[in-house]
Amino acid sequence: MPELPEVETIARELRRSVVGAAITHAHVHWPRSIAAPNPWAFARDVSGRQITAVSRRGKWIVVVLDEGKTLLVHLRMTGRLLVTNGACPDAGYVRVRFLLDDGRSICFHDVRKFGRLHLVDEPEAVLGALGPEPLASGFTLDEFRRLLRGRRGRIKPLLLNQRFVAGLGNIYTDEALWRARIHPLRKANHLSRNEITRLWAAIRDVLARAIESGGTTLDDGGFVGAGGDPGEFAPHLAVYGREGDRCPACDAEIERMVVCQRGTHVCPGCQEMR
DNA sequence: AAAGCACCCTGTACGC
DNA sequence: TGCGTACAGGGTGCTT
Repeated sequence: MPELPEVETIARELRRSVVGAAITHAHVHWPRSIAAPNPWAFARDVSGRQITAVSRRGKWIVVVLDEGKTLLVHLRMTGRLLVTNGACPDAGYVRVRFLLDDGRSICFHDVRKFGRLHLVDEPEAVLGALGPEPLASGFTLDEFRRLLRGRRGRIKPLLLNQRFVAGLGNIYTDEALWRARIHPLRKANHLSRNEITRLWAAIRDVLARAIESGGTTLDDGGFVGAGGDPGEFAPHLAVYGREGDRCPACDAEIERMVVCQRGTHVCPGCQEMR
């Protein structure tokens, strides 16, 4: 489940290792992984393009190519982008493979086939609907307060909404709410000024620290970076996947509930519903 | 505006 | 051992 920190980790690794290389060929092994244009045109149009930059927007990896083309990759649940020299590991799960002019490959590896690749001229057509980047300097406390105003829904689904804020997924939403001591079912517009301040700081802090740790790799081994290495943030998770464990802050037993069809982890001691 | 659900997928965990 | 079933989850699209 790559979220903002995992996608950022991959983008940084790609930036360091493949900017300047050219894509000589693309093999599409699972056509439905290609969202646009059609798989045949995708393979044709991406071939011969040089990689000029790699960045991230929300959970999207943005690969800027020459001649005005941009490759957008969303990893969804199980997607990986692996830079390899020679054969791709677990080749049976490689849905798209890009051959580079230096002999290496970028393998799009995706067990559950939910990930999608777009080759576009106008990335904003895809990325434009995303909410603000939570780590950008423009995402101030005032801005967060303004965004919450008038939102009458519950806070967890709102944080998961990519149009509200870009990049939060199930793991970091649960962690941020725990750090801010806010129950996931609280109404967004009923949060106090102090709670909003805590939540804003918690979101930015947990994301920044997870990036420093190279992301979260759970016991299932889902996430790995472009070099195949797992992230180191899992030991720092306080509630996510820790049902039955003790809260690091108050020693209460972590509970699991379901909110908007998502497994949700809360400390009953720290996160009261009120 | 918000909430609920089906869908897309497959590995894993479970009950029998 | 082996089968069937439930479950996990990000995002989209539809309905209520």
